[in-house]
Parts: sequence; structure tokens; C-alpha cells
Amino acid sequence: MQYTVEGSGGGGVQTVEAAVRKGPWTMEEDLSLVNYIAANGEGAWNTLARAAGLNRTGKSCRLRWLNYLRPDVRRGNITPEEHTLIVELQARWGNRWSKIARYLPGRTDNEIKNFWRTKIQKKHRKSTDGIYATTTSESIMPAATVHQNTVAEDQGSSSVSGRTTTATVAVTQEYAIEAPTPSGMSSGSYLDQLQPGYASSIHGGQDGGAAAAAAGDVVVSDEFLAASSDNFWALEDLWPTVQSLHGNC
DNA sequence: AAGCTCAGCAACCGCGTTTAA
DNA sequence: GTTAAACGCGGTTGCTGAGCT
Repeated sequence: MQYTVEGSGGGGVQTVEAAVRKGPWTMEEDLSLVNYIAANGEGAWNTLARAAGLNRTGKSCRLRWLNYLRPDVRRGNITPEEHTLIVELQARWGNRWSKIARYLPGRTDNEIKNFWRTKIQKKHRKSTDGIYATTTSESIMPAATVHQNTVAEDQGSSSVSGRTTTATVAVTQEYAIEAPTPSGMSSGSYLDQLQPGYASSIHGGQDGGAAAAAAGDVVVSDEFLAASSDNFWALEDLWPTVQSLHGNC
């Protein structure tokens, strides 16, 4: 029996001997992935997927790892400080979620993107009902209100593909006014102090995690595991197993 | 209590970029 | 220099649970 599956990257279709799984991940799959990465490290996702015995695409494995399984992923509500930061960085860079995520260690681009769409953008949409009929951030505001510094900030970044939605800038500038700001600090000065890995200053001193996130390392602390207890199956269900197997972390 | 609506989020898809052969 | 594969990113979809009628 043969199935057609999506080829990664450049597209195309190939025939393989078994169907590639899609949809929600099972705990067994998670464990296999975490276990494999703990032993061999991440990267080469297609190879990894096969080697780990996962019937998933490399793409899917990478996404699962980055957005959910990585031990330094923070879960739980977005704090007011993070809210402020997201609003300001979105105003500065547009929908460059991965870039924004680098300034919020532990938060993923997907999480920030979802937060933006469900909380901030929707709020704005409500306030502009009857003015703009469209629903996407790209088309809400007239392009004439775009701030020049958005372009300037993007120069020198690795991939300015033209997808950046400059039209969203004006929306978020408006929201920056509403967003909560850490006490005793104007939003401008607050932003100016930030750099990737800064989060230890606003996340209760999880220096190790923030530094590790900035460095790309994986650190699992008891505190982190405790904070992760709101997962479908908690990460602490997975990591102790992995740690006992590999004696690391 | 049942049905409906909506919000939140995990995961998929398509496309651009990078890398290796 | 070319091409294909792999990677990374942003947009979108669809499922699930909570709240409402």
C-alpha cells in the first residue's frame, strides 16, 4: 500500500510506504521525541523523526518541540509586562513573531501570535467596528500611518521577505497606550532596556532559564517543571523519565 | 439539560531562505 | 552555478472547552 505525503520545504509529493501521522500528538510520541532529543540533540528534523521512530514529518516534530516540549517553554498567562512588550515590539517590527519571541524567553512565536490575535487584535477590532469591515491586521489600518522606524529596525535582519505587515503598526501604536506598563517605567524606556534574554528581570529571577534560552541551551529546573503543571499531560510526566534514562538536565 | 456561540490554542500549510550535494 | 532538500516563519484552520441562552 502506498500513500502520498507532503514533501517538506519546496513542496512536491512523494510516495512512501506508510502514512504520516497528523493531528494531536500522543504522550507516547511526545516521550519518544523528548527522549530522542535528550540523547542526541535537536536538528536534522527529518532524520530525527525517522530515527526516533516517529511517524511524523520533521516539520511536525520541530514544531512540537519548539512550541510545546522544549523544557524552557513557559506556560501560563501572559503577564502585564509581557503584554506591554508584545504590543511594543509588534508596533516596532510588525508580525515578526519569531523575532518578538526572542525577547520573551520561554514564550514561543506561536503563543505570542495567538495571544496577539485573540486578545489584542480582537480588542482593537471591537473598538473599530463600523469603521473597518475587514478582519485581518494587515488591512485594518491605512498604510499612510506606518511608522518609518519599523523599516529601519528591520534592516539587517536575516530575512526581510516583504511579508512584514507594515499596516499593523498603527494599530499597535494605539494599543501601546492601553497596554499596562511596569510601574515606574515609561513604555519607551522599558523597551529600550531590553535585549534577548532579558527576561530574568521580569520573570522572577529565572536567570538560568533565561540565559539558557538566549544561549539555546536546555535547562530543566524543578521550578520550571512545577510551573508546567497545566499541560495536557504535564511535562514533568515526561522529563523525569528522560532524565532517569540519560542522567542529564 | 441541551444546544449554541465564542475564545483559546495546537497543529497544519504554504512559501521564502538557507544549505549541501 | 544549479538544484533539491531542509529549515524557519507567518498565516490559517480546526478542535475543544467554557460560558451563555
